[in-house]
Amino acid sequence: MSLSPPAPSGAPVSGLPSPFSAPQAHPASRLYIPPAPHYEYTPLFIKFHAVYKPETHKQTNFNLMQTSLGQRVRTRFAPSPTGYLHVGGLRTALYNYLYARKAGGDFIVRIEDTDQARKVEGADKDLLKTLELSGIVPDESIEHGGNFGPYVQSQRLDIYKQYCQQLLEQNHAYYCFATAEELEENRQLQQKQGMQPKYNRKWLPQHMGGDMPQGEIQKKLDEGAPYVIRMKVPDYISIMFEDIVRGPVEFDSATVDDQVLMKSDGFPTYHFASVIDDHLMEITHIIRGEEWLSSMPKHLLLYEFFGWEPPKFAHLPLLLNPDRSKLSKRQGDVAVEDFLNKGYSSEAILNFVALLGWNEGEGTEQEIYSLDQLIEKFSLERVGKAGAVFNIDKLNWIEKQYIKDRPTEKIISVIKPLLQEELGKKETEMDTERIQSDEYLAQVIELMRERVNFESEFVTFCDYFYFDPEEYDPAAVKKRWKQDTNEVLAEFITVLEDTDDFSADNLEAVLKAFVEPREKKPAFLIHPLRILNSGVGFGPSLYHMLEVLGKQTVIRRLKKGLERNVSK
RNA sequence: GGCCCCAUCGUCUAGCGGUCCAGGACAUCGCCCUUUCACGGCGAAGGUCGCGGGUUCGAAUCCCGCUGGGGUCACCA
Repeated sequence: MSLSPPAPSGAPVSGLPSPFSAPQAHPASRLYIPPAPHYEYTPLFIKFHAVYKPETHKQTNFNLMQTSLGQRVRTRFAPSPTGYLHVGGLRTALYNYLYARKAGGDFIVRIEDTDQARKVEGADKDLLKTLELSGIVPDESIEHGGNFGPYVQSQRLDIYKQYCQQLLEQNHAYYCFATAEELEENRQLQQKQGMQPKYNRKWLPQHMGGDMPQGEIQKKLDEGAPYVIRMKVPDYISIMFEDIVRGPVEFDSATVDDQVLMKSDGFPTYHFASVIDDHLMEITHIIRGEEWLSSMPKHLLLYEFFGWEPPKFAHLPLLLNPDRSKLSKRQGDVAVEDFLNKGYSSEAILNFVALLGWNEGEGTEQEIYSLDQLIEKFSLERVGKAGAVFNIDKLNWIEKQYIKDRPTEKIISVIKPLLQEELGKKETEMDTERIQSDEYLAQVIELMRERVNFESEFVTFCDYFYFDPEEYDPAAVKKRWKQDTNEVLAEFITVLEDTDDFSADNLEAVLKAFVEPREKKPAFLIHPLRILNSGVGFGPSLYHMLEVLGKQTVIRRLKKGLERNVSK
């Protein structure tokens, strides 16, 4: 199988030193021949713009937030409707949102549905819904309207066609009739040779420096053969730009493939559509994941072709799995919906995700931020460069912090429906009206606030406030039951029956007064009382728990427990 | 493999040439509070600042190289 090395290249066909037009040594395929060592390298050909100079970097945010035209700041989140909202996507959306809000600008959500095959019906609306549930509300979107619509790319096809035509006319783009098989074959051949897979420019027309005669192209066009349109990436120029989080980044155009702009189904590719839309929608700052960094040269080139001023770019570090690979579904939940369904609150999720890659810096010890505080304090210069592992423990802790401070009424409104659902599942011997009252729930909440991980646990984890226990934790029973426990307990029940004041203070006094002459410690009764009333060996202050449950319930549960003879 | 990005306790991070033999948070462990659990308080353990060279009177901080990790190389986004 050997492919001869490239023949010593003769003089360039045209004035352009294009290696692509070098004579081919082997007929098997028209491979991309690596450039001769003496190619002409033109650094800084593209005049891209330094957004800020190192000196101004340290200055106020305000400078950074001004675009060079002093326009209104507009950011965008551009998901493709292929499924759920990813936590990484949520963070990207959040940073865009925070940045726009802080600058008093607009935050736009645009649906990038140029891949008809991967499109999932309804995913666009779901994405938006989850975003809003998380607390991020766009100013413009398919649902919110705006003056820059439509906000779905599939409804902007005419626009892309028009701009593509322009590129064709300006010789920045060309038709390509290569088949998928052909491309694949070429790719594999190149890979086998250890080369970067790249389109071989077979269909690059002669007048653009290639060697396909215009007649051939016209013939195919007349036949109605399927085609794509590719951009012609200039040879050997240096493309550089200043990334807000990463600083200067430079690419050599020789490593950039002739990107497909329009697919054979008439849809644009992401690269083409997003550049046009970002420009038309007057997006001033593109804040997106680092996975887009390597397509910067393509995008920048397009701005250059059109003569548009590019927006500022900020490429965010990736969110990582515990093994430090890009956060993926395989290693746990990644859908925002899943977290919401598990009971995490939107505030906690947002708070957590905001801190993954951003911090206020310099001596701050704050970990809990409201959305408003984030808006006030956020800045892109304080976004880190390194990827961050998604650490669920920290999220759990943040969630708890929020539960501690959440107003009782707010919690009640959430748990009431949950409670009703539980009550529908099984019978309770308690007064259903009472246990559903706000007053009762408020008491439960105060007792359990610091012991619960999620709001939903005010019902599930605290079920003994609504149902008599059916089982008693054997380990707890074993630990707390002594020889004469049942006996003493039986006696104490009769005391309780004569007690009308079931306030925590009084119960404590009663129990102490009962226990003292019998030469027992309070704990002798406290633990069994807890177990018979809750089924478990842990929980809130016993006296307060009994107070909330009420005399009737407590006595019923104690008698039941004695009958069941739990220690046996 | 080519190109690009990144690199401070297990994890998230502070640190932008001296005040750092590196500070905080989560997780872990211990003590205190306490009838239990949780909360809270106090404390411990945990980093040769990936490695090697420079620059400098002085480097986690600047430069170069290496190593490691990640991303990307589609008519997917």
